[in-house]
Amino acid sequence: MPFPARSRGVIARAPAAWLACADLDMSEIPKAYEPSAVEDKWYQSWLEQGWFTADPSRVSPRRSAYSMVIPPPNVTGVLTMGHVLNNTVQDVLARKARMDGTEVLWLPGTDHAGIATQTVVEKTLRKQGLIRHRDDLDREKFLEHVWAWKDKHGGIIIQQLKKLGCSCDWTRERFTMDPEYSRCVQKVFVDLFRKGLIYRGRRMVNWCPVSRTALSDEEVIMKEQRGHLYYFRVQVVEADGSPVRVEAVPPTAGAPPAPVPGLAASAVGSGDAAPPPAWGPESDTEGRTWLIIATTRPETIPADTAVAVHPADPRYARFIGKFVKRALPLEGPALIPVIGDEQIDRQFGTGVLKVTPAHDAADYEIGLRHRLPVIEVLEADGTLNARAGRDLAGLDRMAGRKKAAELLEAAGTLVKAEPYVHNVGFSERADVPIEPRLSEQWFLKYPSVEPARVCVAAPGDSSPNKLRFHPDRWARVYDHWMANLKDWCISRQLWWGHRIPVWYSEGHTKLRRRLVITRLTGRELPGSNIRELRRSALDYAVRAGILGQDFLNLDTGQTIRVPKSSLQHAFSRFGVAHVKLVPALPGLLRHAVRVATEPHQPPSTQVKAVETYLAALQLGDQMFRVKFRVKVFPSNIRLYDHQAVLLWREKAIEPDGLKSPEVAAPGDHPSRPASGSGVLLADLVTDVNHDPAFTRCQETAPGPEWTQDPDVLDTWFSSWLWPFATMGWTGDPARDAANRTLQTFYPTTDLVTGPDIIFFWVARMIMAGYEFTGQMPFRHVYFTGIIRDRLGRKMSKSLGNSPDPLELIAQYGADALRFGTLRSAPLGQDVLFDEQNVELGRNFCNKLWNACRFRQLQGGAVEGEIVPERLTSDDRWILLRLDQAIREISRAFAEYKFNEVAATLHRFFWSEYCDWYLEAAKAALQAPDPARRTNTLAVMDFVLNHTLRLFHPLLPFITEELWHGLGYARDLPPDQGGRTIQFAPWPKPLSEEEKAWFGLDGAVETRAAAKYELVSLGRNLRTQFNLPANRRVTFLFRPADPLPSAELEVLRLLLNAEALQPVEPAWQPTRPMPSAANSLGELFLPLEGLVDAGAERARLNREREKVAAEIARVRDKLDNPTFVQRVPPAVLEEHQRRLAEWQAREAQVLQALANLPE
RNA sequence: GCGCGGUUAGCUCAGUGGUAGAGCACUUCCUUGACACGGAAGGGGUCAGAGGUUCGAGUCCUCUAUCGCGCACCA
Repeated sequence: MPFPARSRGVIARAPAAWLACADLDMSEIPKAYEPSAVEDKWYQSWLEQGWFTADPSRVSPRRSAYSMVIPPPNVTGVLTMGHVLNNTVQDVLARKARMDGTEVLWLPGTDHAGIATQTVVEKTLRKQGLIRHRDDLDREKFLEHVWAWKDKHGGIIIQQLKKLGCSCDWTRERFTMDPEYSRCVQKVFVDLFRKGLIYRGRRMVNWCPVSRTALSDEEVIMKEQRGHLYYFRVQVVEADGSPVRVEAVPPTAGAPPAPVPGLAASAVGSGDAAPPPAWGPESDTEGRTWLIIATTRPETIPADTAVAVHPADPRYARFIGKFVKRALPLEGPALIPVIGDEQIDRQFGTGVLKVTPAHDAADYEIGLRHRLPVIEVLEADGTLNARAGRDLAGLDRMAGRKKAAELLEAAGTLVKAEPYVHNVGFSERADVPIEPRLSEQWFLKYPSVEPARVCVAAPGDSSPNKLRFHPDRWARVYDHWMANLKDWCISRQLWWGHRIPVWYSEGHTKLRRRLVITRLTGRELPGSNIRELRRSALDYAVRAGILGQDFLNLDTGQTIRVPKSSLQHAFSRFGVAHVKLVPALPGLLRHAVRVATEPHQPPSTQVKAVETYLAALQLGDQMFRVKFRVKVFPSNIRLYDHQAVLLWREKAIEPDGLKSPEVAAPGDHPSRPASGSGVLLADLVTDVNHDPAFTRCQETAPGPEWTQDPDVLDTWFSSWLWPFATMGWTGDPARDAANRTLQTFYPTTDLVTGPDIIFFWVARMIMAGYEFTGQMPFRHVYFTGIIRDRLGRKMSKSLGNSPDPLELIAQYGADALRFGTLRSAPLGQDVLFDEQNVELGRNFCNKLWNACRFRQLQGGAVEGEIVPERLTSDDRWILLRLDQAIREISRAFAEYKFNEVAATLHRFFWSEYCDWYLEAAKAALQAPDPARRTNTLAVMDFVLNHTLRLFHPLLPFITEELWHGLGYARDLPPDQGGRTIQFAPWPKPLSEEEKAWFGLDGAVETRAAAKYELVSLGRNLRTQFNLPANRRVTFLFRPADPLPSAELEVLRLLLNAEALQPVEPAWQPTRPMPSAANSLGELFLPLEGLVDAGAERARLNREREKVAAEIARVRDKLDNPTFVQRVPPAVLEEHQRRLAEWQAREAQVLQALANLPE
């Protein structure tokens, strides 16, 4: 009967080539595995053979594609334990996929990491004394240094990944600043700009004073900081500066009597356990009134432009409309208003808030609501400027804070300073507090939000076509973030990165003058309907001297006339709301800057030229650029013409705080003819950033007179394209359709990354995937844990708690590091790294090495086929355990539970194969019968062959070495493991047919288990009676059923017994003799000399108690009628079986007790 | 404040309603022909607490305590 053919080249016989290997001099095989030479040798060989290189042409309906893109490490970074975990998982997936017979692309590369890299290079240059700040060099010079740095340090991490064994397709390695990649980034920017999703605006952003750049919200991490809460007082005054008298402050019900400042202790740092005072307005002996304000940032007092209280706060409401004397700067006391705002928390501090619109996001919004001026006292580098006053100017903000408190104390206005713990936003990279700062930045409204939001399977949702997170609970985090998206600040004030592909014409930079308009009131524009209002507006224009008047433009010295027809058009269709620009017109005409002079389109003899002007205009709370044109006639008369392009909807003009403007649809950009109908003056309000006459967003420079935006893009703005940009995506449908890599391997199968970049990277990649390729970029996202040290701290260079993975590899081997890391990294839990895990990995590799070495040492003439008739019970048992291990490991792989894979392999190989099978097999190997020996070696080869394959994804190096060393490669087809274990098919569980062929059934398992249990019991007897392990002993064995001699020999060997002497079933010990029994039979340990019968009785009684307790437990359940009725039959049977077993054991123990003499 | 995760052996952690597990550490014995990076035996548990569902709960539900993380934040 032939051995059933196993699909895909699983061998069941020892390779014929075995003999060739057996020629090896045994002494040459080292006792301990020495990884370093093995690892380098094989990695080099793998690279030379090109086995990591993906070939789209090998993909077919029968051979599917598997792909991953590496999370690109910082190009100048070095390998951390986080990388080790992350890339080991990916390599395991890639190698498993190769063994599964798929065409694998694992696409590697590096990230330019804007801020991180630039900071490092700056620091280095400073250390070398070449610069003090990057501005000491010009952009090009600085970038030369960065590229030099990149060439020197870039790629180190790639070499390190190779050390780890990563099977990336290095022929496809990418860098985010590669020319092709940069083109993708530019193209995407231009595309989003044209879609109206990218805009520029002056907003409150997170500013890093060290890196001197804006950051996105995601790059700010809140940290608890110990600081002080400073209480200081300000005097309440009328608008003319006269004090608000004490009489104006009646005692408030419920409030304690206001402390008199002269008596109040001014105690800096007094944070004792005194109960918090109930705060309220104070009055002093001279009848003046004071408010007390609590702040953590006294250095920003000079930037305060109001003091705010809750309008319904009985303590303070009466002061709304009054003023206070700002405490700082000392030399320039100013009056700032007391305002009422519902957002004030009456409970917090004193209930009085200082409002600093320039340096606090919340205050900025209050400032918008109350139209407060903005005073900036902090510079980009975090130092205080002249507006902070002479005492603070030039100080760093932290020093300024201390100084400001001292100034207040010296002035007698500091009430107290108490220790205070609060959350402060820190720059992730520079690890310094960020500064909220108003600045002009580029923002992106996220694209394809909806498809990206719904494509991710919610926890528990198993719909087949969705993108799945592992573990799925991260979907909730993702969903929450996606539902609360805020526009992404994508510009960085750096040099290292993708420069923003926007160019400005000269006019853009010329624009400096600012106009402030006043609004017309109903008195000036009376009217009860549009028609009346329009007439009033025209009348107003006449009265105000706008119509028909000449205005001198200060920029050109030319006069510009406003013809009546122009304004008539303006008022022809629209309501009064738009007339508000009318009074600004004279100013516009005077202060506008001419930015272009062009011929009239279409060419006209009547118009010599058309001049384009720009002016800055503050309207309400926002700054706009106003563009208008002036026609120059042959007579050199210049006539105002109000043609403009409408870009923003009306509501965009409303001060909307930090919300991004609604962008007009393309259809709303009418190219209206000059002097055409339907143009209104408000249309003139435009943003030059979106006017193609002055701003061009395109991939290449429009011309020499254009200057490019100096900023670069956030690094993540390139990373979010990684899955397809690395595959050569161009955005050109025809070219992309011809791109075989892209068509074959995109979307990718798995993404492996840490949950800490779920917002930075994963979410954005999903949106970019949908926006630019129309599909999700990956099917599965596996989130690793975060590696922490033994104390649970995140690993970091500054803490010095991050071991160097390369040192670990040198010391223990790459396989050991991989195994140890995986074994301690359960799905979705953080990993507390402990070097002992790596040691465990090394020990394990050594065990594997030696188990194979043992097989090698047996050598000799080996006949390949397993003969089922000759299989021992141990052989059958280990085949069943192997089958079980294959099932468990395959399932764990499918569930991304790599720690279970490692644990199962560990258990199977160490506890089952080595501890039991291998020891038992020694009996057969020492047997005189060569056929028995041969068959056992065939089983060992079968199991080892499968085992090495199961281990390969985790331990690539040692398995390849052993695969060849044991000769398993020789007999196989080249692409099925013949040249490398990498392509050996992944083991399949045994089929029913195969199990029948080998004679494997449940009885085999229970019988073997009983045998090993009896051995344990026997060994236990040895120990109990203090027989040293090297003492040769003889056991007597009374089998329950007769055992073949081969089995007895196995038992003897496992018991480490000199002899195992069978006795008749009726035999009884004639003297006290320790014994142990189970279903297989009873072991007796005949000791020379007397055994203490009392001691043996005591031992047996302990055993009996234990057994009795077990019996009671099971019986309790079985005696419960509802249990018997309701429990599933299988469980009931299990309990009954268990009861029978324990009862049998009890009987044996009782018998043994009875055999003891009194 | 909201959300998520954790709490199981001395430590680090698995655990899928049905006999509480692993590695390390610990105790004792052993260098026996693969391995001392090893082998054998052993000790060690109120599964954070309370309540509930169930024949049965470490596992499911509710609450509490506690630790960690994320989001949002008050000056």
